[in-house]
Amino acid sequence: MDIRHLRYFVTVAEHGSITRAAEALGMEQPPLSQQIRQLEKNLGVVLFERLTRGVKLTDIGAMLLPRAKTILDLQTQFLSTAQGLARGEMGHIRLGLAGAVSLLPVIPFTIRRFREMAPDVTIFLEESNTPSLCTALHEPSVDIAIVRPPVPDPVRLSVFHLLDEPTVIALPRGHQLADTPVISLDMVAQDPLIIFPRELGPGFHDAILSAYQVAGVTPVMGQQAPQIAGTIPLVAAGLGVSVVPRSLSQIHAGGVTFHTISEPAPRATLAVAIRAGQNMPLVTRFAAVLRTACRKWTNRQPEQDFFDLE
Amino acid sequence: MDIRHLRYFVTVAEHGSITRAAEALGMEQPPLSQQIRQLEKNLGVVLFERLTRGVKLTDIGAMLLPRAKTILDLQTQFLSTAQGLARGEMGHIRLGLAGAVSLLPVIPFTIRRFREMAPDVTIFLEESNTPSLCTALHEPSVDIAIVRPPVPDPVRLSVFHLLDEPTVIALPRGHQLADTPVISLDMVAQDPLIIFPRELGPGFHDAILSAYQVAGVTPVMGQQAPQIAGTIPLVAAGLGVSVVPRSLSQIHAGGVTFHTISEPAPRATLAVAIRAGQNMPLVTRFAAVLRTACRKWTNRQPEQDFFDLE
DNA sequence: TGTTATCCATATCGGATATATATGGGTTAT
DNA sequence: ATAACCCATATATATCCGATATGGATAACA
Repeated sequence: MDIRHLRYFVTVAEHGSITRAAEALGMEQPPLSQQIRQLEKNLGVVLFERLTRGVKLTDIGAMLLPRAKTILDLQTQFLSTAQGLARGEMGHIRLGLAGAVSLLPVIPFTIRRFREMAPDVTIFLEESNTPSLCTALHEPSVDIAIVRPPVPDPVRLSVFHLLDEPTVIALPRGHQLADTPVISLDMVAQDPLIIFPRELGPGFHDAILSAYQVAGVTPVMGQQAPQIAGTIPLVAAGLGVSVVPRSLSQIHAGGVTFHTISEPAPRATLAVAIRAGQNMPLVTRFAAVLRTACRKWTNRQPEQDFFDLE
Repeated sequence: MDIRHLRYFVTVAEHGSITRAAEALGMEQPPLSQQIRQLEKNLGVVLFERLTRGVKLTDIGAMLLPRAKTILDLQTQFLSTAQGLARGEMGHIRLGLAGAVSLLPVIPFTIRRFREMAPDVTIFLEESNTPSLCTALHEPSVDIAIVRPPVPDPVRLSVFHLLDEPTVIALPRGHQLADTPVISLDMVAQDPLIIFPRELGPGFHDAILSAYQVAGVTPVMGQQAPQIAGTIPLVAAGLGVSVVPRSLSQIHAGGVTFHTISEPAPRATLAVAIRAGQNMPLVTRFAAVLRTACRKWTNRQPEQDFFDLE
């Protein structure tokens, strides 16, 4: 028995006639008669009572009919699910976010847009740091990750640039430069620099330190923060200053002020990483949406209005 | 796509190898490769990633696998259900019982026995009268009915005799014959006869009246009872006497006494009726069980001990 | 590093089976 | 009584599944 027989069974039952069911199925009557008869033989039950005018379900046939319909429905669902998966319209995505990425409005905005475009897609979020996310991609415990380049082992991953976010200097309340809107790195070289461990984001970490270097100063290394966004509370506590992506200026903690950095200024680069050879349409589609969204915002508002969406 | 493809898909996924799946399926490797490839083409998705050592499910394949298993399980259930129905082991029976039939112990006993023999069978009970049950058989709202013959329109029904139950005379408390164990109909001919409407059971109704006729007397017709068992309360109320199946002597209502009837005595005949041409194994099987059970008890205890079961 | 083994893919052939055409039998409707 | 309708049977054709033979690529092994 296969699904075709079930389709014949249901169609004949619904039409009450083999002849009319046959034309509904786009076939002739004799083969349909044969197939029904063969199905009955295989099942060992009589499904239809043959009348002179059409056929009628037997009691057994009536009991089996709903089950056959269920199987047919499931098969239809199976096919549509497969096509939905093929078009990237359903399924689930495990999205990894590097430190403080979720504070950059374009990211949650894109996630929301994608959810509207593909309502049947479930998105699981996971916040971590860049190296962990890369291993998570390999495990694989995430399917796509927004990371701060560079990524280790780029051969097995496909990495696409997303955007370069300006950075700002975070000063504690009462700092002597708190009222100066634009300051340079050498002006805060004597203040202890609160920074996250290099392991959590080597690229961004190095970008900050090399910017100091280009400015011709060496920062006084302050306390380490547990993560990128974790530097803000430490600055608020007066332990030093910090250089953070501008999106972190959303955090209004304890009178911390954020100041544009005059050149040379580090930039926080974001990239999207997926497994190389990833053939899951959902993932590639999400990555594409992410890239176009980021490109759009980068072009539209190069520096100011970075957070105004829509 | 048909079920065979799903079976191949699941088997290959479980073995992680087309070659080993092929031998598990009792076929060769090349056709299995082709079928998997064809399934992928039809679905429009790639289910497996071909490695140099076996194959591995793609993400899409992993999402579709449980659905495929579900369909396979349902198909298995479908087949086993059909075979169960063919053997009369599952499904449901709608059993109609004529008036006061349920008081005859052999009936509930048989139902209980049948439930033990076929635990998966659900039995729906419906109490009504013989003519209604016959129309219910045609609707069909019941599948099998225990009726009091004769049945109208016997051509479209198959009716099998079950048993002839003796009848007894029910006398109210304080009746002058209350202490006489055996009485004849002519002894109560002057007492108003409480009887049910003829429409509710023409056969039994006629049997009672013809017994009076054979005895050479004409009963004084008393009040009509709403149903066969409903005569007892009226007798208890002193409105007259009644002739009822002996099984009704189980009803101990208001000092009513039951007395064996000396010949000529009417007998309450029971029969089982099913739709003619009924090919539902459950129903025919239940009817067969019913007939053998009734025959057994009739032979074993022709008159006395009629209610002692087992 | 060369050799073997393993596994998947392709090509071709044989056989089974589904479908179409033609036809018969039986009942209902006109 | 004739025509129409519907299911069943018979035969032929076409499709498709599966088996055998073979090639290609990579991994295991000597």
